[in-house]
Amino acid sequence: MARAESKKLKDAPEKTTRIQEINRRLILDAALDVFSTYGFRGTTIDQIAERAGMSKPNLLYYFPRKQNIYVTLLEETLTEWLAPLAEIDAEGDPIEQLRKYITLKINMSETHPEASRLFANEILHGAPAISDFLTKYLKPLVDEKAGVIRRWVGEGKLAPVDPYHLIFMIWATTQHYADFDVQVRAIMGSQVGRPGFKEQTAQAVLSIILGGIKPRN
Amino acid sequence: MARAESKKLKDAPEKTTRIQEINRRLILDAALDVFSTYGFRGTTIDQIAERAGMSKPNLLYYFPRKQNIYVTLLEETLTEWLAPLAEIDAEGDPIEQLRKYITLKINMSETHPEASRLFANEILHGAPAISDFLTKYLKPLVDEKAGVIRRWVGEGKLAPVDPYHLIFMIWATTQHYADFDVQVRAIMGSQVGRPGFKEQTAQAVLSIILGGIKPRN
DNA sequence: CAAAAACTTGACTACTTGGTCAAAATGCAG
DNA sequence: CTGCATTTTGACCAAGTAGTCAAGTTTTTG
Repeated sequence: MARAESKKLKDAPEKTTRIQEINRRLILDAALDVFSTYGFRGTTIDQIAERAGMSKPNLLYYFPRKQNIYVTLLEETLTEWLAPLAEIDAEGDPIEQLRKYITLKINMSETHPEASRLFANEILHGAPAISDFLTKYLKPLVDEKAGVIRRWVGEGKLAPVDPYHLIFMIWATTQHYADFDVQVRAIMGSQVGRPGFKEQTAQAVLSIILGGIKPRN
Repeated sequence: MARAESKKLKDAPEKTTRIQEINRRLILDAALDVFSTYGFRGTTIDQIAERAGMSKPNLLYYFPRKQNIYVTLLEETLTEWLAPLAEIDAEGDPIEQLRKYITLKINMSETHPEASRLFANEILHGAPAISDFLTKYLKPLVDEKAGVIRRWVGEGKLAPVDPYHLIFMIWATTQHYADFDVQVRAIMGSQVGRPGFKEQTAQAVLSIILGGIKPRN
């Protein structure tokens, strides 16, 4: 019976071999690069295959459809991308919690700009592949954190501000540096690469947003 | 010789007929819709032709290449899109000037979301068609206005803030509502369509940003 | 109104690209 | 080492799409 397990069992965890693990990873990594640069339609399977260092039919052996790669990629990174939001602690100090959140987001924009661009592109085109995710997973999470922020405002710990718009503003500003990178570079030139640029950015974003929501007495 | 003018003269203003004017407009309007939704690669000439109500060869009679439509469209809207920035008046009241600018941008995001998405998509994919524009036209303009803001800060009329990051933040937040519309809708639901939503948005954005840059005494 | 110019289109071509397939190569358990 | 399962790939196909073209239709002009 031990052998039978290696055959497909209805709900079995689909045993994955060593080679499968390696190649799926290679493909997904390559696909992230390419999809985030050219979008879904703008990307060809050949491009991904070449970057992953394998033939197209080989790639299709692991992901039978182009869509599969794309969706797997989105799912894989979405939760991770949202993790910082989930970490906002209702019991913590409001300004401190938001400072932490914004800082984390700026770091992510800097370290994983491809992930940011992948989402941005997907949303920009109407989120055909993840609209379910948006309503079933993202919305409840945002609703919850909006509730937390609203409570903080009610307790006078923050200036009166619409929590949803505050969250959108944080997303917009932090992801801007990843999504609109070429524009930022075109305008700020060589500064962008320089060490300390990220810190300077974080400083500017934090001072404006936090300054804008600190309670006035 | 009067007739000779109708023939192509090197630098002549390329006489355009009534029909040309109408059809070019039809094509560009249709193309804006389609390109802003599906991106350059995701758009087919047939789609544009159908939406413009003409045959594909007919469309190609006016714009011999798909690229031509796209580039014309970008150029046509880019300057218009930037106009509000140019209007910032160094002699005016800083807070008032920025309030006006932000309000104009939010209005544009609401009235021309397709234009916003067209640019967003182009920038997201590395701005292959307009990188020249960015450095030759956008950068100087931003540099100038950044200078104005820096002066205001120096005069103590604004809290110390990096002018470039402030401008990016305004762009990011205002355009977010056009570019990430589906996400905003997924989260805020029916509120988005409601009358007054735009005003509420403007109010939230203005209060945070302006609150964040008002001078502290 | 007649000829010229401008406009329109059905049919077609060349090329790209997602996906198939059968056969070969490789890995692995006994 | 042997035989079975997994992995790999060259060759191929069908669909989709940018762009052409020659032949027609409409508009403009003298």
